[in-house]
Amino acid sequence: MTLEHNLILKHITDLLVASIEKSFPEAQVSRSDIYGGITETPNLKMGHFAFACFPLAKALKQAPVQIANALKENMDQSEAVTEVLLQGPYINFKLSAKGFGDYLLAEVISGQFFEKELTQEKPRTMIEYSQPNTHKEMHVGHMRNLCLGNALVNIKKYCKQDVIPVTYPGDSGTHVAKCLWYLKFHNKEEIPTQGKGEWLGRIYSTANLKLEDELGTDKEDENRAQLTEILRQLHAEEGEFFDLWQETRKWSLELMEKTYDWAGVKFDRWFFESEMDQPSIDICKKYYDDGVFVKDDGAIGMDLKDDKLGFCILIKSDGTGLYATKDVALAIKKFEEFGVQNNIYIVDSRQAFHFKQVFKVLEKIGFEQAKDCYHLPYEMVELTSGAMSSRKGNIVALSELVNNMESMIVEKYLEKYRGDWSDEEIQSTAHKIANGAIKYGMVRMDNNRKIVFDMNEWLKLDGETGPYLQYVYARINSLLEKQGYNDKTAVNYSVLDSDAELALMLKMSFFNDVALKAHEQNKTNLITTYLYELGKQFNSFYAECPIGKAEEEVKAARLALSKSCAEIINTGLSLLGIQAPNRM
RNA sequence: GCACUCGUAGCUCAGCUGGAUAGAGCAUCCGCCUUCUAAGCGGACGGUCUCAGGUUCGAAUCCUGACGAGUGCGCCA
Repeated sequence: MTLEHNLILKHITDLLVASIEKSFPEAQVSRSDIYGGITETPNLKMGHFAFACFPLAKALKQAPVQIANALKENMDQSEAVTEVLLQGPYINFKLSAKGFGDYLLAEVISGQFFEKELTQEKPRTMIEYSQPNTHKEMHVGHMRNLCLGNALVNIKKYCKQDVIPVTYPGDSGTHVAKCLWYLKFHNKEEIPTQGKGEWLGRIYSTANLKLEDELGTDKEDENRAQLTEILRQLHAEEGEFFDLWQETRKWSLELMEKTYDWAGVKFDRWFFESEMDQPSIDICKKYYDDGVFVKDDGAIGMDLKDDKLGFCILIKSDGTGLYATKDVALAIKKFEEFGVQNNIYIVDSRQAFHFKQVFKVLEKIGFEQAKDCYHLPYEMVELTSGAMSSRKGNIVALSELVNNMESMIVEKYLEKYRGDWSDEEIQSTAHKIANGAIKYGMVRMDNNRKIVFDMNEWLKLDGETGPYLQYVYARINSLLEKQGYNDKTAVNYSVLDSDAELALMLKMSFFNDVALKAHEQNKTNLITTYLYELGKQFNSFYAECPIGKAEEEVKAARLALSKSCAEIINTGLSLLGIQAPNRM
């Protein structure tokens, strides 16, 4: 059942329902349809909130326009509603400033607005995101996954969902072997004391290029033999390469920790590919012995051709497992270890087929929760020159983007505060702004739209960006301070009745509805679009409505309105994992 | 070949569980700092929503087909 958390919509629903009961006593109309049917009008001149009568036409057996007329006719008076306007089949409500004040601003100021129960459903949900490989360098492509996952976790938690964020680093496999191979047999560089993870990532790239270069030469056989031996040792968990793996793996994990720190991301559990290797093979062997899996062309797997998913190989001819093998085992482990009811994977859209296979295999082996596994796909980040590949080395490292952006921000915007602000504040502010620009940029687009990364474009910080919103927040802070905002001052909200003020409150009133929708649809861009519109609305208000010069009563109300707006922007940005600096 | 995704203004994108005149940003042009941060505000310019059918009182939105772009389809992860 829909929870009527929005007091304004609830009030309008009350009015509509009462009128329906009066106008059509015999009608059966569900209250939640009314509540859910109230929207923003396309244009302020038409009113603030709109209710379209089309859906009622069938139940009431009348034309929408007639229904609208009848409902308006029998509508009760309300202090919160100044006007009920008819526009054909639409009933539009104009809210009074007092209505907005009582039903919205009071709650925002008290903080209650952000503590609401938005939905009844609260399944324990595991969200797996960020599956970086060790021994490779993280690049801007990984940031989309990280920002998207983090934002969705925050949004769901805001909606009071029981979320368990987990990461699944790839710390085993051939890419590791290649890296160790180069390190042992060909590396001439000294291992740095700082930035070992980054350095290792570059070694991996070099290794790959060398191996590819030597394909078809007399070195090929020797290389392959060496790689096989490395993989054997890693599998057997013994020998010098196993030791080298343990040491180098740490370097990469330290880098990951650093990256997650930078992003402000925390995971409740780190699942490692290496911990799934052997158990996953054991599980699959058991299903083979039981006759559930079959052997085909030397490999063991499951025939999914009836489901148009081909044949899913789970144990290779050489007895080792694959990506799918580990994912089958990991899915079971997730439900067992955490008792989750939902299992979401945030992985790029190229893996869609893989997950269809894995979920189908789980279903066919009788794992009931297979139906609760869900792959959330997103499109890749590419460079203007094409797809990024750490294998080929054509990447934009995260550190490169961050450094460029932070120094640009200091140079262009913050240098003027040097001396006035501490160096630490300048640095931390630059960090927050760069962080905000990157995160906002990564989550503002629809998940299945490709992002083409262009450094110059990302360094422009105007228009619809994170910093635009951070700026709004900083400006409000400065305003509140200079004009002496005090949350204990009694406020008469009814003076906030100019178009700019009403429009701003109207926009603000939808925050929780947008957050809930973003959670239900897993769409972070609903939040960015909303916040940007809110920010613009505030800037219009800021330009049109003077505060310092206004008379006391108006000033107090406008300050309260500004404060409320800042709270919503700050909370909204926090859902995206973005911190708003107090000044900038 | 089959499957999935995308195709909206010069460029980058919202809008897509059908509904009120298709919205932003960037770029271009014109205004606004002796008044609360100009990373800002206001305005102008700019669109046969790829095309063709269909469903409907009503389609950018749903269905079918075509065209164009991307991705994936048994021993990589």
